[in-house]
Amino acid sequence: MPRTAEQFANIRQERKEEILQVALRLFGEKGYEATSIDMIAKTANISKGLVYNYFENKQKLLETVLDMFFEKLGDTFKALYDSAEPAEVIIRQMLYTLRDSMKADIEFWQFYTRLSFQFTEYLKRQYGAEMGRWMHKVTAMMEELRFANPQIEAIKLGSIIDGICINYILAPKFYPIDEVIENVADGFETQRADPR
Amino acid sequence: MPRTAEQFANIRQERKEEILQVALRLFGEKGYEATSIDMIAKTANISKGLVYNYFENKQKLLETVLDMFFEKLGDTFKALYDSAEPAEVIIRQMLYTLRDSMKADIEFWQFYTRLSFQFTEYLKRQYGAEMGRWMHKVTAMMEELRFANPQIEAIKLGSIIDGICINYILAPKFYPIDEVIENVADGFETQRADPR
Amino acid sequence: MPRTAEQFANIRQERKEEILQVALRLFGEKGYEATSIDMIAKTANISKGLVYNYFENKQKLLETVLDMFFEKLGDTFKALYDSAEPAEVIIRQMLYTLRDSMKADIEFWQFYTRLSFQFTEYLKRQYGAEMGRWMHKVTAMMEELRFANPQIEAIKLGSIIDGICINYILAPKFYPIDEVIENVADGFETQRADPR
Amino acid sequence: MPRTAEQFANIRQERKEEILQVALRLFGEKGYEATSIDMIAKTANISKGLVYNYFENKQKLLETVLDMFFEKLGDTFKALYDSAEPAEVIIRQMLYTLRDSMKADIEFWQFYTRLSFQFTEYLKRQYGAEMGRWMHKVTAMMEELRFANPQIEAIKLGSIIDGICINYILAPKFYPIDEVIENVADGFETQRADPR
DNA sequence: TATGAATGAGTGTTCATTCAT
DNA sequence: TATGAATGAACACTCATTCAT
Repeated sequence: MPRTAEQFANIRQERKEEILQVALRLFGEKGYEATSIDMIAKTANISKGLVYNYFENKQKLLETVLDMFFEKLGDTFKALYDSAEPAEVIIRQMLYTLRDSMKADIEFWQFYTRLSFQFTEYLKRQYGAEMGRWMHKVTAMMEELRFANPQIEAIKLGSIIDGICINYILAPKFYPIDEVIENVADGFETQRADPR
Repeated sequence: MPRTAEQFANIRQERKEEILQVALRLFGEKGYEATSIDMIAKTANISKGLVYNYFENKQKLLETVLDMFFEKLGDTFKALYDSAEPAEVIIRQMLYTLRDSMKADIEFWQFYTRLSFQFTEYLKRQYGAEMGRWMHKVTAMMEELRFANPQIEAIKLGSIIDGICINYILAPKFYPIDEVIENVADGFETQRADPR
Repeated sequence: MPRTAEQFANIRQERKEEILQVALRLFGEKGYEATSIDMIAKTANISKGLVYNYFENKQKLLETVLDMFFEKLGDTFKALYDSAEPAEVIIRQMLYTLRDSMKADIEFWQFYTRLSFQFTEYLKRQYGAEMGRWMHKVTAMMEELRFANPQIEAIKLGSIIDGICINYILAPKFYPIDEVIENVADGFETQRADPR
Repeated sequence: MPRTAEQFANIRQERKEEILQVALRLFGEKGYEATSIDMIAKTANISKGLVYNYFENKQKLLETVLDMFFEKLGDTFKALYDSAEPAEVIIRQMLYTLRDSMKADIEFWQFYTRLSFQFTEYLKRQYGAEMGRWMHKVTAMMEELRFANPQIEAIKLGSIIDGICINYILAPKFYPIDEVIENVADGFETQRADPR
């Protein structure tokens, strides 16, 4: 008697996640081209061929990991979008959430930081809209904070976040992420307290 | 009439620089593994074998390009190190110099931004000291500006710069680098004018 | 209520024939190596594993399809072997039968024409005798028609038939099979009417 | 000092021909997909990689062999095109030339007969015009011989030739090619001597 | 100094076949 | 009887590197 459809689905689900985990880590550590399918398979203790039972090809595997990242990211930040709090509070929460996410899922962020550079096209196509929404939201908050040039301010915040990401990812043990995040967040409190 | 030893040395030097130029561009455009030695050779109008006459192997060639980058970077910033100007002026000059360098040598920066992730080890080993000196200088300036936590402030500035770099490199036509740089520089003027 | 042994046997037989049908078509369309077992299984709406329940391996499956072809071919031509008609009539009937078979079962013939080259060894071993019998019968008819060299004449007829087959299979819509067959058959009438 | 351009060209020419010879034989013996590049390389006593120094990919290698075949074929039959002899003489010469070519270059013909089936598209695209010219010429000759239906007669001759090819290629030692060719050629003499 | 033919290990990918269920 | 997850050997193809000239 063969396994039931459900049993098969479970096996598929588990194996798929195992492979994705390994791929996430190796892509993040070594980069896309320097990570071979064989390496992924060996690390996951399965045969090279099996990877292709679950993923069409290497690129699709990469994209699936990227999707996984963005889904997780979306979940993490979702609450902030509808928040009724004042801008400086939301920004602070945003920064804290980011920091916590980076601390908890450093592999995820290492993967993203390394790979986002190389797969700009896919990301723009797939998540450009989402990124646009984020930028829009932040710009609105900068307006609320009465910055002279809210859009530039939003872009600057985005750049700071990227910079922090990179540096934290490169040396998580040495980068004083808590203090830096606190410092950045404080900057916006000041802004509200003492607007120019 | 045989060439003199000096002539030979000149030829060597020129050839070497040609190869380095081409390698810089291709590594920056396509990444390290996607750039083949043959591609570099063909673009430089020389034979594959000759590349190995000048560089031990592909990795060494890459490292030499990295060295070239850092040497140029060092030259660019050297004057600022001995400047007697007040901190906020030096910082502004630093940011302007960086911006001008990025605009003028976008290939250089694209190369560095793409590759720095992959060759962290080499960079730390080779240029860790120099980066440390930079950080030290910036921290001193932050002290001069009476920031409560000058070191964190220095680290934050470094992160902002990295973030701006990445984003500018990714979309040089769309990133408002002038405004962002100006905005960042202005932040330090304010600090001096209105210390807390 | 468990099925009876007979019911099982029926199921087996039906499944087997389904697989053979699909294999015939796909082998004929794409060739032997370009047709995967998985493809056959999917087209037959069964699992990959089940194919191996019915056929030892891919090669054996192919051979079984070849057997199917020759069995059908034998059935088609059987009547002609015992015919009491004059040679030119039998030859004409033979050619018509062939033409009708090709028109009706073009898949069969496409399969055979594509694959016969690759499995010459099996065919010689398995059906060499039968082919010999056919050649013997045709030679006898050529004798009856008083050809100077009946054996050569038989071989020539065989070659013509093969050539017609190939060309018809390659472009069934464009090859004027009716006229060519008629023309070939007429040749033997002439022979009888006007012997040299 | 490197080799001169001429020396390099010679090496390339020789190696290329060696590879083509081996490919011709193996493709003819085993078919296209059943012949691996590694097999070709090993048989030619070179490395797998070198094959790709000379041929873009497997398909291009195959096409080059096909081109080689048609070039040779064209050369062989060229003289017949402008012949002023009567049709039956030209047909006889054509058949003799074909027979001699098959005897002399059996590997070539084995290759062509096996592969022409699989690469119809390329052949039609590349040599369709040439084949059209041949058919046109033969039809004209059949007209000269006052056949009732010259076109059908031309198609029939083409089919006979194909059939002879196949059968000779399958068993060159046993197929009485001389007698069959003679017999076919004689058919057209009769036609002229005793037109209906 | 300079060339490019040559190698061989490695890459992504496919697929016949096995086997636990 | 029936399933499809799993394997492993093969495949086409690439490329850093070597080396005779």
